[in-house]
Amino acid sequence: MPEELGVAAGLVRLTFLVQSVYAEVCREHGLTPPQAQLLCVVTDAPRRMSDLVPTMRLEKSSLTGLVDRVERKGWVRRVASPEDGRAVTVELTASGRRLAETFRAQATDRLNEMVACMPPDVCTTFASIADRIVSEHAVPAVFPDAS
Amino acid sequence: MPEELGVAAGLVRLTFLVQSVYAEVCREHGLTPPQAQLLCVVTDAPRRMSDLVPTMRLEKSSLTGLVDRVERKGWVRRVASPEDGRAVTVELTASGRRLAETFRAQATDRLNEMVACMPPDVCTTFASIADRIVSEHAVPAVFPDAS
DNA sequence: TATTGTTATACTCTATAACTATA
DNA sequence: TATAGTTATAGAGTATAACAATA
Repeated sequence: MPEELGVAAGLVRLTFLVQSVYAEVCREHGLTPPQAQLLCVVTDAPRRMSDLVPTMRLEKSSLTGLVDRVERKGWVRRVASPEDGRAVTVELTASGRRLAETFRAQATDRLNEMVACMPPDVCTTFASIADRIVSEHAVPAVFPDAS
Repeated sequence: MPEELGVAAGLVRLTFLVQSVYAEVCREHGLTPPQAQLLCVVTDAPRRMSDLVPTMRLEKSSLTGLVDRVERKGWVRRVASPEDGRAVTVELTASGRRLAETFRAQATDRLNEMVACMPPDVCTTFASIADRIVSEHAVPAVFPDAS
């Protein structure tokens, strides 16, 4: 009988909470979570489909559909690779970049509010441990830092 | 230029990692994440549909479909409430209980391994902070502790 | 009338398998 | 042959709106 949640239960519940906040911000911007993630991943630089597959951990056909829907919304565009005739690169459009930026800013605000119930030093400790876990497991940059 | 991830980015990436591990364990048991969550929520006691709606943060029609699929697999059963002729209670079957227990145990192991790269005292600190955030936000028990 | 739950419908997300085009 | 990407198909998950039954 744990006086306090174990690590596993704490992680699952924390994940549930973060997902809820993330999904809510997505909805406010007319995005679904996978769509938002795609925009975030492509924010820094255009990426090949074959590169996005391992990053987003999707099958290539799933990615095709996701990019289709996001492209139809006008937020990304497919560009043929000049080096490899088979390859396709996905890049943000201007409106996609604006959306990605406001989404990122608002999601960051909400998540910061979420942990604001704790003193700043506890937040810092928490962030550094989370960072350590993430680094240890080569988690892709599915959410960009403010630049 | 952050020397280290901000809290928000760390949380999103940590969530991505936990989801990956959780989803993988689900697959190994023939479950989807929402199905596993339903089993976990119903583990402690039978629950009404109307009670599961806020707990799982789904619309009632979404819950109807989820319970349909899990019931078809033979893991839960619907029971009419004796007190209220409109109400339906969802409870685990025997095989559902076995599945929920092995799922919970394995997911716990995997998540513990995930953080085992850190010294035990750091894990403990991390767990207690996660617990604090979760408590502050009334996150439902979507994952049970070992009993 | 209000609440509980289901049905109808539409769309997103995902995977597997088969296919096309290029390397 | 191998790789990059799409298409076809099927099923899960979700929401909105309309509905039936009970309170």
